[in-house]
Amino acid sequence: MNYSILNNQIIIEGQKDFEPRHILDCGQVFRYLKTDSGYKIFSKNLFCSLIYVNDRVIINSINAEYFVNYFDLNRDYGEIKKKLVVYPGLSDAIKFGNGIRILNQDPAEVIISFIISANNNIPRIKLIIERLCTALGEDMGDYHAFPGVDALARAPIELFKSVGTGYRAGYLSDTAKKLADGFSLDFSGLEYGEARKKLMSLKGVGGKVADCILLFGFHRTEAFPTDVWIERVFTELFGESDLSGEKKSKILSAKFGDLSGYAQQYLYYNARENLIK
DNA sequence: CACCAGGTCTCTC
DNA sequence: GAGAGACATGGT
Repeated sequence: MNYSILNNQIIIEGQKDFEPRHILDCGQVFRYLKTDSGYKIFSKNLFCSLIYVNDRVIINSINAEYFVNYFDLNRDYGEIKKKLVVYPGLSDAIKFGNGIRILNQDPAEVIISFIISANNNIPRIKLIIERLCTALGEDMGDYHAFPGVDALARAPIELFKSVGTGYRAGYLSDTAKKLADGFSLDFSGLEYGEARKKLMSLKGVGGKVADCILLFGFHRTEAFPTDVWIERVFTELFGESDLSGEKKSKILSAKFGDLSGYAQQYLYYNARENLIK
């Protein structure tokens, strides 16, 4: 990725591997707002504003280094796309979602957010997370930070219910307490399957949510999050539909190896935006 | 009033 | 292990 930094301002040249709209709308992140000239994007206790200037994208924040990593700018997505384009169905999906990147988000924020995402729809997920930040996150002036695990752990279950999490309130409270109590998120020495199993010991974290956490919070690209949309794509690609989601996930992860997460984002985004029903 | 939403949990066999 | 139901909430 061709970028430069000047006074905490990240300047990105050319958008063929960096398309903010696709990066943000492809389902990996919930805390962002469209503005007149671009976006405001919130992560942990920070935010950045992103604007288009001619054929450049300019990202302003108080911590450029954080957002260079957040936007995964030091990775060559041209190479990734070259490897993926040979698979059936990927060519169209890449064409449609060109410029997607896998963000490097805060692990705890991803865990809480994707527990909320289960059996829920995207607008409502965004709303609930926003209310959770307002209720428990540090007041940063004109926005609220994502709540730390300690604040989440101290909050009563009623608080989670009051922001609209419904029956997930207990899962969130329980998981927050485990995280605050030192549940290790250092998966660096663990194989994908082991890390996945550990995450699934958290309440509200099944196979699909664990894969989202590994992919979006730890950049473990062996993960192939398999939701209803990917299941539909699976049927289109393989003509097979009576396998369990867990089985399909395993097949896809094996097929794409450490390109799974990238393939999944292109396929998911394309399916959700273009597949009818 | 049903049905659905980036599924998971629990209880069965 | 695999298969049914339940599950809060809000929109269509």
